[in-house]
Formats: sequence, structure tokens, C-alpha cells
Amino acid sequence: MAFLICLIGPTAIGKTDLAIKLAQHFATEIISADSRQIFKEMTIGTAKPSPEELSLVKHHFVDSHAISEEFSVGHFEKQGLETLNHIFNTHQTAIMAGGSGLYVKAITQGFDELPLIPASLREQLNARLREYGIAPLQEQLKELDPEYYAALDVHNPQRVIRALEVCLHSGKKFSEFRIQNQKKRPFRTIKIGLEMQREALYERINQRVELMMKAGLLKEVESLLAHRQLNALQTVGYQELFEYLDGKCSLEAAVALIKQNTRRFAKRQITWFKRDPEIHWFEAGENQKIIEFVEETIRSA
RNA sequence: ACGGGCAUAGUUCAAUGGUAGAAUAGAGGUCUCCAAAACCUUUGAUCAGGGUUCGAAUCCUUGUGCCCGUG
Repeated sequence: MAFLICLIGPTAIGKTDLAIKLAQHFATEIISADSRQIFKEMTIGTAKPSPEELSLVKHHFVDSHAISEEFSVGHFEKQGLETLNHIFNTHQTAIMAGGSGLYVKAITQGFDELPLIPASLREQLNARLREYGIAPLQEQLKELDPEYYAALDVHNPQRVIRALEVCLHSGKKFSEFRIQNQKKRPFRTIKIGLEMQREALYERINQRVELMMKAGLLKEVESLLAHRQLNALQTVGYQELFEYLDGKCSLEAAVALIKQNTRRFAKRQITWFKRDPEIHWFEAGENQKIIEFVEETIRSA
């Protein structure tokens, strides 16, 4: 039986560090479930593991893609499972660490089979949203898939468009695809959650943002200015500094905003993870306790 | 020290003597393919004491604190 040890927690809580310790202890590899660390052009602002850390343990999905490539959770599910299969050929365990809740869900539970949608269709819908607002899109979805429309947060343009693009492209209702059965995985998942006092976490976040600035985040952002419209760059730490480079605010204000938006991000991550009953929670830093817990869980399985 | 001004939510600002309101921060939540994205909801305040009045954030008075000017 193979085990996926899944390390979960908000940004800046210390997942990277613990993931490496776990990987060394179990002599295995790490697969990162982080929607932004995959991009090789974005390093400082995504708080990637350092080159030294990367040299200690093999990491997957860090620096694996270019910002210009199309990448989403769907790709991650497919590619991530392939990678895991490889690892499990030669190892009993694998470590997954990441703060993107949906990415973790993609690997551990999977999504329903949805048709691939050409990017041009979404662009079309986004153009309609820009020009006419959300109301006509809501109307159309209501007509094509009243069931899903009733369950959906119809104020959320991204989700309205997502449902609409599936309906339009497949000719079927989006709700017909959503059967929501969990997929069978050829491994067992052990979910470990890291938690910390909110104030302490916020303090760590503030400090890390300062460190990022010292490490040259502004320069990194400057070099990506030409690509700012890419989805990969709709990211905390980058958007705020683009605004500064536009002359719309002071550097000080931009940095303060990065801290604030990172804190909010962490809050949303915590909200997401809180409702997952499979997570075993530990205080950040209880590394020995966590290793013992994982060993015990594997032994008794 | 003297003169003048100000004091309302964590912050910035509203409110004819008549239900203290907004923005923002903070908090809670949603989320099956853009997820570090995109959305939804919401707690919270009249500086302190005395007085006038049916009724005071608002008027009077004392104190405290802050700001400006003069010395």
C-alpha cells in the first residue's frame, strides 16, 4: 500500500521546511501543490524553496512550467497523478505540500470528467462580460442549466462563465457532468494540517514580505511587467508592485498592501482547510510529533 | 505660559438639539478546471465628570489629551 503524506496549511506557516524533513525521513520525493510555485519566472514572490533546499530533496511542480503556458487544476490533476505513479513505483510514500486547497483536492479526490474547453471560448465570454456586464450571462445560464443556476453564486463572474462555457461547448448541462463521486486512488492519503496563532502567523507574513523586498522582489516584478496580463501574474506580491511601477502608489503603500493581501489569502486558506474532516491538525513546529504520527498511521494500516 | 482649534468604530470621515452612518481595516463564509483567482456576509464608536433640555455627538462648564499660533 502506497501513502501520500499531504502537508496542508496557510502561507508562511512552514510547510516547505517540514516537507523536506519528512521527505528526508521517509527517503522520498516532494510534489508541490502550489498554483504559483510551478512557474519558473516567479521565484521570490512565491516563496519557493531555496536552491539549497531544492538540492536536498527532489521536488516536482516547482519551476516546472513557464508563465506563458496554460495551466490549471485540471492539468495538475493529470500530471500530478502521473508523477505520483512514478514515485510509487520505487517508494512506499510520497510527500505533497501546498497551500492551494483546490490543487490538493484535485489529487486526493479528483474532479468529474469535464470536456476540455478551447481557450477562445472563455475569451469570448470574458469579452462579453467586459462589454455587457454579467446580467446577460446569468440569463443565458439560467436558460441552459436552471438547476446549476439555482445552486450557483450568480454574482461570481468566473463561475458563471465556467458553467456557461461547459454548456455551450458540450451542448449539455453543466450539472449533468457534476456527479461529484470521489475517485478511487491507488494510494492512501494522510492529511497533516499545520496551525498557529493568528497573530503569530500574521507577524511571520509581514516579516516574510520584508525579506522578499530585500531579496529583490521589485526587480523580479519589473522583469515581468510585459506579461502582467497573464493569469500566472494575477498574484499577491506582483499585482501590487505593478501598481507601484505604474506610479499609482508609493512603494511603501504597495508593500503594506502586499502584507495585507497575503494575510487575507492566508485567512481564505484557513477557511478552506477548516472544513476538511480528514485533516489531522498539529501546531507548527511539532515536527517530531508529526513524524511519529505518520509512522504510526502507516504501521497500523 | 497665553490665545485659538479639535476630540465619534482599530483608522479616515459623516450626522438642523430628535433612530449615531459610510469607507477601510478586522472577523466569518462560499468555491469541481483562472483558485495567491473570483465572490458573499458581518462585529464594532460619541475622551471623562457635571449642567441646560421632554430629548445632547451637537449647547454651557470643569478636567484630560492632541494640533496650530505667540512668547
